[in-house]
Amino acid sequence: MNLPPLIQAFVLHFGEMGSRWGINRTVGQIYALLSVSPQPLCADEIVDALGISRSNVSMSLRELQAWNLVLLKHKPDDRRDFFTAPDDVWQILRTLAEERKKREIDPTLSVLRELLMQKPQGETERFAQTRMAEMHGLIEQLTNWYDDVKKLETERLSALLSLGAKVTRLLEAKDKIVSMARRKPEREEGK
Amino acid sequence: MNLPPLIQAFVLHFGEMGSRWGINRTVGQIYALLSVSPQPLCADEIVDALGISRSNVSMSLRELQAWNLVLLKHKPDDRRDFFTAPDDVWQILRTLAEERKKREIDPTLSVLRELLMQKPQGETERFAQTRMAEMHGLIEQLTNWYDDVKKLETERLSALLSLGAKVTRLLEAKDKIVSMARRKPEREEGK
DNA sequence: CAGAACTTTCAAAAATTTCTGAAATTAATA
DNA sequence: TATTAATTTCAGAAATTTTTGAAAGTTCTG
Repeated sequence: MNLPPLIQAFVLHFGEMGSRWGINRTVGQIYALLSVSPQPLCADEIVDALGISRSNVSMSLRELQAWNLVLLKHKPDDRRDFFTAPDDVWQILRTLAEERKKREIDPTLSVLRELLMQKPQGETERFAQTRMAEMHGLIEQLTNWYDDVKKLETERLSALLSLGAKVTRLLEAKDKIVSMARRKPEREEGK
Repeated sequence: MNLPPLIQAFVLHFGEMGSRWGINRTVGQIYALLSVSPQPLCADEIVDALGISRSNVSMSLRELQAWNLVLLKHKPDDRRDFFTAPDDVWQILRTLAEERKKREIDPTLSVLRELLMQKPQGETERFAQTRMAEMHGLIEQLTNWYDDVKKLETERLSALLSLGAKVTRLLEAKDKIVSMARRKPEREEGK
């Protein structure tokens, strides 16, 4: 591996973390390298920088593309593929959230739905189904929240995060206003 | 494996998902089994239910304990250990979030901090550091939000989730009120 | 269409992770 | 303290994942 020390440390760390993040070492290293490179890199430059085989680079880039974590670029009069990591960190966060949801949550949500459709045979299964229903409910609430929040523009999303738990103060204020309004209602609302 | 079909399907699914969730198949299966069992189970019952070795069960329970995902129980006049999964799904969510943060985020946050302390050698490192700084900033904003929100009682947290993106309406309303107030301020506030 | 430049595929080697059985350890009981 | 019951450890076996090199594929150029 042939990199400036600071970048090498960064790349090696991403390689080590790779397995915890559900990607492998090489994929982690390549992503790290691309994300701090000012220019797009071609496969052979990655081979040189990381000291790994050409085929490994090819497969790992393929995986990064499946994750939507790298972009393909082309230079005029050069038919090699060049790769970069998108440079908007918020966009990267969105992509990561979307891909991890797809891989780690959606399959379970659909299995749970399926199992909850079945009629339980005996008390053991009946109990199991109630636990599955609780899980399913929680996951659904979380994914609904996520689907909703991901639509926000970055600026609003960031504002929301900065507010943190303080939003509950707003909620309290809202509750107060609503209950004040209720005290002398003009008419009842249905449902 | 010797389980009612519904439970078996659930257990097998958690086993398959295990690797995507950063645990292994056995750990996933044991957790699934415990989470739908009405009574706590002892190690040998798990061996019988899942058809795996006693030592594997022992190690996997150890890992689940490291994740804080199982509880130890005891019966009078029986010195075997019995295990259950906590039954509050919100508590499970909190535990999962905490443990995954510890394993997947914190190490990177601290490496980034370290690398950002160093003086960059040359333009390449200088550029790399700005990208690292962006990453670090985003992760910090997210973890600050998380630290804040995790303190909420479950009821409030749930309410917040249900509100979803609609909180932004509250934010807009707040902005409006604040700007109205600013239009004829009694006095300026510092900072 | 032959050759050059580049990329991908894939079977097998290497590395890593998971799982097991035997032995060691712990702790309660007689 | 010997016996028994339960649990843990750990070296090696088995399974899985990652990496490689060689071959095949693709696409452009002359």
